[in-house]
Amino acid sequence: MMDVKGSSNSSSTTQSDEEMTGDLRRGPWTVEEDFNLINYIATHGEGRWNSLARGAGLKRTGKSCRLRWLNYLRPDVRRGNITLEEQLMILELHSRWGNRWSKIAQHLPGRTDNEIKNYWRTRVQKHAKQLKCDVNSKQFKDTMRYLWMPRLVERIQAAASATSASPAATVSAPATDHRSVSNSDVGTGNLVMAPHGVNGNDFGVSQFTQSYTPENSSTVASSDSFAAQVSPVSDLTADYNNIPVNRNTNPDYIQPGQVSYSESMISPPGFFNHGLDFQAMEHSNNQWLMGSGDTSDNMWNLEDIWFI
DNA sequence: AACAAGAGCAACCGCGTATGC
DNA sequence: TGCATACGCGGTTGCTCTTGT
Repeated sequence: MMDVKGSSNSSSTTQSDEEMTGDLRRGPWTVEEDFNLINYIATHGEGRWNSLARGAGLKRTGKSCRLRWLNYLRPDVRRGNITLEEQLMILELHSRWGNRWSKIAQHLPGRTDNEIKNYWRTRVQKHAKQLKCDVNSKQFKDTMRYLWMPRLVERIQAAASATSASPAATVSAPATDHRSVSNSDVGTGNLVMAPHGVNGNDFGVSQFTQSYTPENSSTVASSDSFAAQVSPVSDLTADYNNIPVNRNTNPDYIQPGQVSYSESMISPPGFFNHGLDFQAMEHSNNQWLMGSGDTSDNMWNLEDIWFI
C-alpha cells in the first residue's frame, strides 16, 4: 500500500493496488467524504474501487473506500447491539468455521465481518480471559456449548414468550432492528425471526426450534449435522414481507438462526469435572457469571452457579 | 474535577486469490 | 503462460469513549 504512511512490500499487492501517489488521506472519514462516496456509488455503482476513489474525488485508496462502504455506508448495514439470536449464531458458526469472519457474516444479514470480528474479540475473548482459558481450547468451547449457548436459547425463548402477550413487539432488537415475531408462530414453540428485508439482501426466515442438544450442535465432531438441520424457508413469510427468498444452493449455506437448540440442556456425565475453572469464574468479580452490566453478557445467575 | 485504565470500534495493513491483458 | 492489477479476507493498530479511582 502506497499510502501516506509507508510502502507496499507485498508481492501480490503491487503498487497499482495502492499507488495513488500524493496526498492520500488516512484516518477517520469526514461527513463530506462519506457524502461523496455515497453519491458516486449511487450514480455509478460499486466496484473498481481505485478508479471509483479517483472519480469521486476522494483522496483515499480504493481499499479504504471499499472498506468504508462495506462496513459503514452501505444502506443495509445494521448498527447497534448484537442481538441474542445473532450472538447465538456467531457462537455456533464460529465453532464450525473458526475465524472465517466474512463467511460468518454472510449468515448475519446486515452485519459486517469487521463487526463480528470485533464482537468476538471484545466479548467472547473477554469471557475466555476471565475463565483463564484459551478461546480456542476445548474447555472454553465446551463452556460455550453447554452453558452459554443454552442460556442464550433460554433468553431468546423467554423473549419470545414475553412477546406472545404483545405479538407486535420485537425480540431483543435495537431500535434499528427490523426483526419481528410473526403472529402465526408465537406460542407454537418456535421463535421465528422475520427477514430483515434490506435491499434484497435477505436470507429468509430463520427459526429456533426447541430441539437443541450439544450433541447435535456443530461443535461436535461430525458437525455436518448442522447443515442438515436447515429447515426449508418459509415462502409464506417471504410473501408476508414481500421479498424474494434466498435460494442459496451453496452446500455451506445456512439460514441465519437455523440452529436447533434444546430447552433441556443436560450436561454430559462428568463434563463439569473436566477442569472448568468456576472458581475463576466466580472470582472475576462475578462478571462472567453475573454479567458485566451489559445485558447481552449477563448469562448467569446464582441458580446457575448452584446448579453447576 | 482530573486522570488513568480498559473497552469498543473504525480503519489500516499484509497477504492470498481472482481476473484481465 | 506470465505479469499486472484488483479484490477480499483475517489480523492488527490506534483513536475515542466510558468507567473507575
